[in-house]
Amino acid sequence: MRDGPNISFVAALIGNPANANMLLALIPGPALTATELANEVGLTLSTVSGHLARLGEAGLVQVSRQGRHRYYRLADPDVVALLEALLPVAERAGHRRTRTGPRDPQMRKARSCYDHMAGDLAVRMLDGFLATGIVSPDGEVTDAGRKELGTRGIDIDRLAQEKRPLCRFCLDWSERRNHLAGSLGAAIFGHFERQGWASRRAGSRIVHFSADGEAEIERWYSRG
Amino acid sequence: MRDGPNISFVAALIGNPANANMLLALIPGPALTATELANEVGLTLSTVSGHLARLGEAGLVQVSRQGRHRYYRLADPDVVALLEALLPVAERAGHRRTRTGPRDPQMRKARSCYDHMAGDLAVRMLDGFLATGIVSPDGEVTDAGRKELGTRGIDIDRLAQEKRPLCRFCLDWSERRNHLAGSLGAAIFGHFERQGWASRRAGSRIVHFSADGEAEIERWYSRG
DNA sequence: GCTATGGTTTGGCAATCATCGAACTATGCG
DNA sequence: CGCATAGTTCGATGATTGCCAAACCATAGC
Repeated sequence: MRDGPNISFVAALIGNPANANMLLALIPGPALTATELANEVGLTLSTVSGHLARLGEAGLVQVSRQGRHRYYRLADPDVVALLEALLPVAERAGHRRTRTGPRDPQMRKARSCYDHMAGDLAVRMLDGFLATGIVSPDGEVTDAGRKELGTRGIDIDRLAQEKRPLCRFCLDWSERRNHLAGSLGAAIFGHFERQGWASRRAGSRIVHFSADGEAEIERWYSRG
Repeated sequence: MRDGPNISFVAALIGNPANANMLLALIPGPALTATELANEVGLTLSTVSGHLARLGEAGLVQVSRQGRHRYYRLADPDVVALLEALLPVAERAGHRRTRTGPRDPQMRKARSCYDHMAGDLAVRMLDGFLATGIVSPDGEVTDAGRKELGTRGIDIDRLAQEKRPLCRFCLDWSERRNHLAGSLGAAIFGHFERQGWASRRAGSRIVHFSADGEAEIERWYSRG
């Protein structure tokens, strides 16, 4: 008995694999309907409906009604931060969700991973960031990196305001090495898409790069 | 079905109230024995022993054997960060663990809250930090604050290296207003204790201040 | 109005799991 | 060696809860 918020209540909700998968599916940002989430986790609509009601009551997701649809999204940045804090701990716990690496060469090269990029290209980018000192090995953005990324249109100071961690490493499924996650990873991916360098089709995690887009990106991390 | 670590496995462990309380009890740092933890959560030794085994297997806690005792501690800073990320979300979820505010005036004035300080004095300190711009309302340490705290022996750059959040707000049990948590909150509390300004007796959460200690602390946040 | 679709609620079954006491192992002390 | 303390393992039990199907409510389109 002691004071403080009841963290086990929240943790128990995420402890249900169905809930965990739904929450992870919501990290990228776009709100999803109950049926979409049911498909995502492979359960009946009635089951996920009950779960979503409890997640809403607990303040983990928010609902917005539009016609006969109900769109669910993560309630706020604290929830994103919580989910991202779970990842590295779960990573070390071992128990990965079963699945071997992707065979599709396009998937191996570049794909989305929640709201950031994964695959060979993403791993190379983090390598480059580490080599040029934009990011330090312990996961901090250096002053030089702050300046360098600023000239490219990534405002680190603004990103650091967000409550979720700025810079996180995320073990790459196919490469078995780290790529960049956190709000910085998300911002870079978003920037690439807005510039038209990267694009993805609905329903697929494959990320396509335009020819000059790929060349442009390489400049981000290939110079001293 | 998607790749990524199995977060629900870890979350389910914390979802057990007994486990959650044990983990929270370990945040302050000192390792505890299985019997101490059993007393903390009010369960039999056999029950917590089973739980601790699973927490250990999942990499949430570490054990060190010394004679016939087994000392349990949190495995690494990622776990601390995870627990601290849970707090604000659980806070908003409402469901607080039952207990009304403390009546003891000494408890209301200053007490420990995990590894940082709570109570009237702690709330006033955060108010002061916000008023003098040492900390911004959205939970960032300002450049001025970095310098100011540096002159007082708190190395923000070093603290920022830690994986757990530097600066977090934590709702005060008795005051119903925020006080300072995160690695900064912990560092400041540790500093006060090392300077001999604050002290606490074993088994009690009350924090005693020496007369000149209290005066000294006030200087931390009462000037422009 | 009728019908199709999206979503919630209810009832019940099955499986899980937290808990305990009791038996057991290991360490320390004399 | 004998005894006490710290901790683990095991089996049984009771409660929780995840899940589904079926019935029900709500919206959209005709």
